[in-house]
Amino acid sequence: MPELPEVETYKRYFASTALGQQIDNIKVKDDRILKVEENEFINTLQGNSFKSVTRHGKYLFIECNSIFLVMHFGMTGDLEYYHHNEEEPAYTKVLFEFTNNYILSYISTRMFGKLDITDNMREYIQKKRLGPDALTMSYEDFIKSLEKRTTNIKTALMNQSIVCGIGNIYSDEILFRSKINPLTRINVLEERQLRQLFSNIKDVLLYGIEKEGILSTYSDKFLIPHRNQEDECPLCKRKIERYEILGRHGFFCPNCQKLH
DNA sequence: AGCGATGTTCGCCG
DNA sequence: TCGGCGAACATCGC
Repeated sequence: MPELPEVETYKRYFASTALGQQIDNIKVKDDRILKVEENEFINTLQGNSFKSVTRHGKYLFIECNSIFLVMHFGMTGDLEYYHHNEEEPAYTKVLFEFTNNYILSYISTRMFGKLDITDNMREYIQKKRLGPDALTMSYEDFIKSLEKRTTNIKTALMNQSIVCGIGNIYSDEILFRSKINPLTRINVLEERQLRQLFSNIKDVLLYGIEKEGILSTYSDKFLIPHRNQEDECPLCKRKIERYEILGRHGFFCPNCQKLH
C-alpha cells in the first residue's frame, strides 16, 4: 500500500506492538527480500530487541543491537503482529518471533519490498541519495531540492531524491489541491505557487496520516476517491482525465489544473 | 488471459 | 558526474 502516510501508519503500528520485544527467532521465508546475506541478517538481529523506530520518506529504520533494520514496503508491503496461535498471514516473507509469543510478519505480496541492515542511518540516506522527508522538510529544503531541476512537477514530486515519501497517488492529490497541472515544468512555477504547493504537501500527507492511509475513507472533496473511475472533478464537476507519466498513470482535472 | 499496479533500480544518452 | 527517461523487476487480482 505504501506512500508516506501508510508508512507512518506502519511506524505507529510497529511502535505499539513489536517495539521493545526481544527477538527469539527469525524465519526468512524468501531470501530475495533481503538486501544482505541471510546469515548476517539473522545473526545481527536475533537475541536482541527493537529499541526505536524512525521514518524517512517511505523507509523505516528500526534500531536494534546498535545497528538499524531498514524496511521498505514497495507497492504491496505490510506488517502484521499476531499471537503465535494465530495463522501466519499470506505472503509473509520474514517472521520475527518474540519471547512474548507474538510474531511480527513482514509481508510483501509482489516482492517489491526490501529488508536491509545499516550501521548508520544518516549515511544510508545519503548513499541512497534520498531527499528531505516530505513531512518534516522546511520550505527552504524544498526549494533547494528543486533547484537545477528541469523536469515536470509530477515527476519531481515522485522522485525520492528530490522529496522523500510522495508517490503516484499523493502527488496527484497534492497537485490537484494546488491547482497545478502535473506536466508543468518546475522552473515556470512562481513563488506563490511553490509556497502553496509546499503547504499542500504537508496538509495532504497529514490528512492521509489522520486517515491511516485508508483511501476509501477519504473525503469526497479529494481527488483520490475519484481515481480509476473516469469521474467528475469534485470542484468544478467537469470530467477528470487520465494521463500517463513515467510509465505510471494518474488523474487530473484539465479545467482546474491548466497548463501554462 | 492480459493488463495494470500506492515502487525502486539500472542502463542509456546527452 | 549528473539529470532525464524508459525499461525491468515479481507477482497477483481484476
